Amino acid sequence: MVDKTSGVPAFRQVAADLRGRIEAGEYAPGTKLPSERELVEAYGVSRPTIRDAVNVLRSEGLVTAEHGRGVFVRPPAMIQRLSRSRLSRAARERDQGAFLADAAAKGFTASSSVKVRFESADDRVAETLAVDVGTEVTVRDRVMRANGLIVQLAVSRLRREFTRGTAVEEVDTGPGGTYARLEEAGYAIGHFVEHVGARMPSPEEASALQIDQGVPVVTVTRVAYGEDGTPLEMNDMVLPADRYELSYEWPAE
Amino acid sequence: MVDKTSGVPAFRQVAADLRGRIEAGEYAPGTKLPSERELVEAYGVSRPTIRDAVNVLRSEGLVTAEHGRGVFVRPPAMIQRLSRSRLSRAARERDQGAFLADAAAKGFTASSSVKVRFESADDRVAETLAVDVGTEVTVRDRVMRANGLIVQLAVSRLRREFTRGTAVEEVDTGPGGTYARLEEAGYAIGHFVEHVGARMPSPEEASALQIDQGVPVVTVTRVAYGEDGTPLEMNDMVLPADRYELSYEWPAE
DNA sequence: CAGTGGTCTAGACCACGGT
DNA sequence: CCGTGGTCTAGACCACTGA
Repeated sequence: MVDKTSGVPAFRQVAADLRGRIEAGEYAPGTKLPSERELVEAYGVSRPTIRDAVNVLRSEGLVTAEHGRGVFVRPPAMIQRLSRSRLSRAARERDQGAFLADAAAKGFTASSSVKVRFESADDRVAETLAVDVGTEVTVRDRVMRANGLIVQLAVSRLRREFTRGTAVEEVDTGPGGTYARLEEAGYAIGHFVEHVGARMPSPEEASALQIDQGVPVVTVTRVAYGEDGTPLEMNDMVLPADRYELSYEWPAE
Repeated sequence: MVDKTSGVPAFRQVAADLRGRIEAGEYAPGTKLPSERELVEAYGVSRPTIRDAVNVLRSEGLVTAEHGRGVFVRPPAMIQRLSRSRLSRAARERDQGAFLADAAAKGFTASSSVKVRFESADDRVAETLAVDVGTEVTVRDRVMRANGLIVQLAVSRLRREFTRGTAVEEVDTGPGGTYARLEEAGYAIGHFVEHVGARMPSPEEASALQIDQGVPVVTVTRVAYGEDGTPLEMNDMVLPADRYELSYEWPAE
């Protein structure tokens, strides 16, 4: 029952009470909450109010609603750990393997499909690749799947002049991938920089990645620089935040 | 006006239309959307339906509602770039300076307050610090402000046996901070690892960090290891995702 | 004070899932 | 088929903002 004299909105009181019961383990991960009509009885408020309360918990990522079934406490997702600062040449030999081999080891059927296109650099691309706006860039649009489920989106961009006549403009870049082809073309990688942020997904991303309400995406922009400091490639990645954790490591000195 | 025959829910049609106008620049960042009552007229649906539509945009982080004033297109926040892999001894001399000096350079009045307490390690802490569950740990709870606004929460934990009798157990750790005191006590830092993720804030975090609906938090757990690989300190940081970007850099080889 | 968003009700009908 | 969540209405009153 809610306290109408407290000044706290009814739907927040209900949300707080349910949240408390979830955190206390009364509703364990994976279990179903009482139906909305039952909650109407229990708390003595109308259904829209109950729905407001449940929506609070949904946007906090605590529960998910399944049409026709009920509202369930969201179990913690299987987290994929991505170790960075491991893109050494040796590791790169195994190529995209990072993703594919990793998944294979876990018994997943992983796949990845690529579309190649060309476009002209907008402000952001021009700035990161240190070119003029409008410069032609090669774009590799990549969708990664595990068990048929899309788990990661990646868009890689390079100045067209670095890729012309190489397999980087093909769907299959060959052994060693993009970085190996760049190196063959005389552009060896000097260092990497990754910019990491997070935000709520766009509707397109949410449906592509099958993200439900209350789960943000982690955005990673990796820039590969040549040995002379020229930016060679930028890679924009979008990951569902509930399925990934990124790890970075560096020496203290 | 909404199309009731399309099968797409009315509130989603309204949300999509408003989103399109925002992205097209018809409603520029910072400007006010038409009032809910005006939207009721414009789209020919009831107010709760309009509110559902606006709520979609709110949880996407596109707009913010201000009671008594209106709904506004959220302007991009001033982004603070945090460069990692820069915790070298030289840089550490400047101490917490990273945060304080940075803010000062931007004309902020920055401050940071610390509470010290002791607790026993739970599962997660025990695992990261490689100790038994229940081991006594020193906890430094830190709140960082810029212009009076809380911008970052950080909780640092160390095995009590490493800090006993040192200034690490004081509010003011002295010049060079925690790491300098650890080093004096014979525990030099060998390397750092950071684990980065994102999620929606808890209600407490949301109000402390003054985050509004639709903005996730970035979580960073930094672990400092000794030269022999012993974990010395773990630092859990929580940052509003719309105000921070993390950058990591490493050589290709 | 008028205009804004915030909360809430008491219904109604629809779409989906599982029996 | 029944129970579930999903959508929607037509109001009502409150709390906040700014002129």
